[in-house]
Amino acid sequence: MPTIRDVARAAGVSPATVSRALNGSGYVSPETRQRVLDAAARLGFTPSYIARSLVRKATRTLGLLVPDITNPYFPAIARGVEDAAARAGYSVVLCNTDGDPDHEEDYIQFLRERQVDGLVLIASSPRAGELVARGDAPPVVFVDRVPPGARADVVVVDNRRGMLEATRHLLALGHRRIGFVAGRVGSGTAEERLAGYLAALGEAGIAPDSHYIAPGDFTFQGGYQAARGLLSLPDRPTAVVAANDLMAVGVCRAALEAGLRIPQDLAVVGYDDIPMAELIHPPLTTVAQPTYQMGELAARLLMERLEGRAGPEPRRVVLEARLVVRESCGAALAAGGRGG
Amino acid sequence: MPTIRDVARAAGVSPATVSRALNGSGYVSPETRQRVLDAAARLGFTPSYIARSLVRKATRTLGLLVPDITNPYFPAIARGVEDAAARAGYSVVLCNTDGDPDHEEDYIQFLRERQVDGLVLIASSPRAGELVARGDAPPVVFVDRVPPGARADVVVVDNRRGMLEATRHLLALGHRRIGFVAGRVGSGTAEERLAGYLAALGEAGIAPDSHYIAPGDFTFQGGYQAARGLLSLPDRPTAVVAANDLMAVGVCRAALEAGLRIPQDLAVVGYDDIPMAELIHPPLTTVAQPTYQMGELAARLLMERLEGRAGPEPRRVVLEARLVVRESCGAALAAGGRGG
DNA sequence: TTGAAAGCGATACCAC
DNA sequence: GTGGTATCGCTTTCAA
Repeated sequence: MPTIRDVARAAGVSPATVSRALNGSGYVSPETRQRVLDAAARLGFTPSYIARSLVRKATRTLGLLVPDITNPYFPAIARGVEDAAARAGYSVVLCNTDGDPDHEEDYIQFLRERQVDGLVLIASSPRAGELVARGDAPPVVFVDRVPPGARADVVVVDNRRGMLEATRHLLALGHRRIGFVAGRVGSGTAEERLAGYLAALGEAGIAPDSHYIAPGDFTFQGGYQAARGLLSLPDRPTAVVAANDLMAVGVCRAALEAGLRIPQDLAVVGYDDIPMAELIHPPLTTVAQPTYQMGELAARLLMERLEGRAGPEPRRVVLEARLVVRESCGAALAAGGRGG
Repeated sequence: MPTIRDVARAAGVSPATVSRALNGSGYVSPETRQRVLDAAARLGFTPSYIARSLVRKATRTLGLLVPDITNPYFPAIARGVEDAAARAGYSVVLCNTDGDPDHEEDYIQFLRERQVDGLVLIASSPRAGELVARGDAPPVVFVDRVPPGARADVVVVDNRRGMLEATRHLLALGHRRIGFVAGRVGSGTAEERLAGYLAALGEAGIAPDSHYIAPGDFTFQGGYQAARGLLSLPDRPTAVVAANDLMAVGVCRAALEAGLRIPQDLAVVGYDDIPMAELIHPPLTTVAQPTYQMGELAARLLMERLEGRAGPEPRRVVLEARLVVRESCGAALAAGGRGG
């Protein structure tokens, strides 16, 4: 590996001049610059980022903490982060926390040692909020989930609003008995989505019926089990909305096994718009999260802050979810609809 | 940020001693060590990885190049890499190449500058082989795909064998007219899978019929289109195997639209066992790639090599794919089966 | 416009 | 056992 001194020697100048020529900083005559460039090319010189980072005190590296890259919801966020970072010459270190607060903390410490400039954090632990409060922590932007009391930039989406739209859609189609498969208790996201469902019902003057609200856990199995309960109710719902797509797919399975056709006998709507949503049969009506955009935006906010292009106050950007109507809800219910 | 000198001062020793105490290298009296540890804790000292990397000439960082983390096939590989790396105290930098040889090269250069110790490469370009041949390139292990002539460690799976098993399964069920939806031409993986299909047919004494082999491109749409062709053949196949799951799902869709039931009217098998394979209806019989294991193994091979624990000759590990029988092929065909 | 030299923060060799 | 110090490769004043 040739160093800057080798180039300097080969070009007959000093290391300082090589540095300037290569970085375009400071004055250097066109002829000298050319000689340096030639020498560098000839030697196959690659500047050492390590050495540079040491003096500049910046690594141009971002840490990305996701619960599990294997969960279909996260790759698009990661991709958004990586694309934005790459465009700006940053690299991103991927970490899977498994939603475990201890892993999360260990990784944050690990990344701190490695001098990453900042963190994009899809937080699982409430503790994550404290971590960023510590003076020596790198700047953080929270994506998707915000731990309570975190004074940092955040990028979230309006879950309540998204679920409101989804439920309204069902209401507009004439459904009155609408089941809800909830997310994991204690999850802010789950609560917001439930709130959206409840709000839509309220608008329509429908009193929520606790029998129609089944506990879930964001998994396929959870959705399947919940739906079996819902579908065996005496007054079974004519539609069900699940707090995420994986559970909605479980609902579809349960319906199928119960001999129900979708959407004719049961309308289903999911949430997230994971890739498989449009590939299953029938294609699932769902609420799309702007996941790629979330990641991209988060990285941009973070880099802005790192480069001093952001004010001191934390920024909060709330993205809108978008209802994607496909075929799992069919057309409007016939007046006087089915089932009693 | 306190430095090692601050700790030294606080503990009343020299920086050298602090380094030894903290790293457990060299002799340090128990009392001194304790004083150093206390001082370090008190100051909240975190050693600078940057500075350490500069002198040690190793960053304990791996580069991971995948075509697109958003493609459901890759997250498990990435997770395997990350887990193995994390266990050994390495971090991993994620890069999406989009299967573009130029991006790939740019990233390799980018990572070289950043002094990553080694690369896990899911290569898209044949050129990738040359890159590792260059003397100044970091050690590489190729995963899943191996560019021609690459002298480096590789972790692959036996695609031919996997597809052989899959096709045999159909044959054992009594199918004789078996359609094949191929992968993108020029893809080694696609060719190996086709070879497996052909080999199975050969074993059964069935002459391959080119009408039954439809070109595909590894996408849902591609599978859908290919199946439409296959299903409108005068002597339509009673089973079709697709070179990957996404296409198999497309095949299912086309079958459904043609009024065919799966598996009663058409047996379908896919390849890859992506997460959605078991969630669709009917659950897809497919060939599982040991993706997580591939990533994990790749990272381990790489780290072994980086740490001088590997011999000079390139290693090639070939993992076995595993047929996962679910419900999309049903039971054996009745003797004298359908269609003619 | 260019060069000398002082770091950046840790490690490791060599004395003592 | 412990301390001084050169060194890793680059950037960046400060002088010339």
